[in-house]
Amino acid sequence: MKSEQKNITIQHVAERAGVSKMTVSRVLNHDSKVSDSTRTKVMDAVQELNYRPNISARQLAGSKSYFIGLLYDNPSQGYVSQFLLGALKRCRASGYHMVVDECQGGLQDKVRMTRDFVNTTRVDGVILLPPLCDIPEVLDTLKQSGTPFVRIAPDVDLEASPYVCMDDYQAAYEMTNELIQAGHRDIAFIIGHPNQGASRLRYQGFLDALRSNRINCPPEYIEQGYFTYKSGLQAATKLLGLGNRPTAIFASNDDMAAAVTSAAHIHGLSVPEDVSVVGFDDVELASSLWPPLTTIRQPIAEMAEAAIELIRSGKLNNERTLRRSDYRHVIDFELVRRESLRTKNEAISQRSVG
Amino acid sequence: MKSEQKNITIQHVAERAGVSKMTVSRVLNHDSKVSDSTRTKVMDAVQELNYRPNISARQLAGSKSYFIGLLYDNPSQGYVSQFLLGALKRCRASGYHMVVDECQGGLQDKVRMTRDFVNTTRVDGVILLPPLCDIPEVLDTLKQSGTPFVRIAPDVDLEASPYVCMDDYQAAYEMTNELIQAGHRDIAFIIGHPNQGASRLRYQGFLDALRSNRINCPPEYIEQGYFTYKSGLQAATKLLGLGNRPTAIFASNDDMAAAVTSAAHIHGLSVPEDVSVVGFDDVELASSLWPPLTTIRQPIAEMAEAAIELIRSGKLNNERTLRRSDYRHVIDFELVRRESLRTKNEAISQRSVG
DNA sequence: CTGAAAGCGCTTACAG
DNA sequence: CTGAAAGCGCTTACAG
Repeated sequence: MKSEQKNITIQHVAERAGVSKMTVSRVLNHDSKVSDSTRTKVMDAVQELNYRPNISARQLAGSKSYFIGLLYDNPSQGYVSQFLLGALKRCRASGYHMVVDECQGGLQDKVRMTRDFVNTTRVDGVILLPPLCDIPEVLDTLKQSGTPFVRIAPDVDLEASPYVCMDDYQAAYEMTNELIQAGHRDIAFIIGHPNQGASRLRYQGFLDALRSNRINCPPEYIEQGYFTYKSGLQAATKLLGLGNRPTAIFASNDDMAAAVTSAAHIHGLSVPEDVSVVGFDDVELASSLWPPLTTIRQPIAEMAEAAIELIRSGKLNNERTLRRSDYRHVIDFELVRRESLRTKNEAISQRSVG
Repeated sequence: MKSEQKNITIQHVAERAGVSKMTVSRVLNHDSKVSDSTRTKVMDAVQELNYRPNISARQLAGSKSYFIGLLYDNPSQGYVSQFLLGALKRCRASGYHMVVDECQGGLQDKVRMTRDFVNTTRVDGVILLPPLCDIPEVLDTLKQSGTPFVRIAPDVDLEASPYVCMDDYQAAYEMTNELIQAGHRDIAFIIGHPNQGASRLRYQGFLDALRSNRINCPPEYIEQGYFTYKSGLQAATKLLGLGNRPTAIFASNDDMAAAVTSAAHIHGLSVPEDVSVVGFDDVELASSLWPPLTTIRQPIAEMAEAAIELIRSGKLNNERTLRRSDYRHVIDFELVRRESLRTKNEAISQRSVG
């Protein structure tokens, strides 16, 4: 149907370069040993003809599809697009393309969609975003199909597949230290959604940093949130209404931190003059708010790049060649310093223990 | 390489059903006339074998790739993922898959990436998101390649291709009427980014609604914004500091409306008691803020579905069969009523003219 | 309404 | 280091 200009095939390139199709194929796949002179001839022909290999033919004939699948479930707003950014960057560099799909419905639907997805697209590998990556039945389906897969920030069953993550614990630990370095002793914390492992790790990092600095944290300084703006608003309202109001509030994500900022305004308090606020994630909101949030930049794009690289390298295709270091990729985070955190000079904290 | 279970091919299905491969192919493509009895036999065999056609083979042999491309440039946070949601839904229903890519860099890079994308993926059609869809050179490249494409909310050169959009003008008109119905006469407006057509249309809708209600709008009630939270904050600060403070503020998008809410708090004003605030888009933020925003729900997912349907239908492949009604698809918006807008009973407006 | 043949554009063995 | 042959799993004409 499609009115297309005459397709340039490997045959045309071969003729132009005066070699066989086979040789062209070898050059294109950075394969085997080809003499430099023929390699040059072939590459020139490719250039002149502006030749692009037909991906379908490659898929059908070979073992690789040059497609990588991205499957997700219900991630927070903007997470997918930020992830895609990094994934596409790496794909571009290596001739791959991303096929994206969302798994919806109940457990059975998700399993069926996963199976159909790998069967029809024949992707070389699949990347699973949280929380989909924590559904054992989905992982089993993928294993049965023989399709390699990488998980992003998984929470359970870490032995099930290679994965890429960041160190939530360490990040929260360092952020808490940052607050302490700035002179804060009365630091409140808003916990993330209880069904996510990251919430637990961030909370633990906070607690341990306080402990190693011998700072006490009264129970009323800990509030349970759910990663939503609304839950942050409720938590902040309680915290800011306390008689022993904290001088700093550490929210487990930026949405909640943004809510803390709003709540402070409602209470007639200035950020960071009256209360410092820090978040986690470095989403777009964090830097568009006023004051912009000191936060932890979650390296979503870098995690995507690492995942693509794992699949592309082919390491996942053979259990035996898969080394320990390929199994767990921890990507560095970054503590981003902005105006929402201010050094507290007067140590008027009522309960400073250290 | 990939350790896969023995692939079930069309041949297996044909044998099981006791027919030729050709007949199986016909059934699968809802093609031609096949007798009901053979159709049933084939479908049963497909079921029993859990057969999925190999998409690569289909692509190579046939004219369709069963892939649809999504190309974008630099859309606002969450726009892509929201668009994908709708697109994937429709794809699932018809055996298609989405191949996503981002065009980066300068004009030449974008053109080259567009060309390479269609050449290597052989997608059946491309969907272009704004603002990429307004680059003439990209459109030309696509035309030359013979790949059909649909644009989403284009701003220029509307004759260049079929497109899907919503009526920004009408939406702003209706929202303004909503404010007027609620008794507001002193209504301020924050304009969107000047480089986007939607900004112009929304502003015009606002002005015309006021005019047709014979309501005057002093120049100090109009502020230029840039669709960012920060620009909204600056605009709101000016508006709320006016001697003749408006009783309602209409921001051209939700991010700016959210900023207006924050600014109100900073000024010690309550929303909606002291000032009503309305936005545009209905992004996630709009309903997670407190108070949640009255806004216009932009039907991004529905626009995506319509675009997929256009490509899938094959209507775009033939200029002559393309009817006027296929060219411009306007999707309905929805005015979402929430707590940020309150009826103003006391008509204390100083300059009400009507 | 159904089928036998050819071919889509590559890559995988197998030779040399 | 290079090539001739076969085949990947489908669909497109062409017959009947």
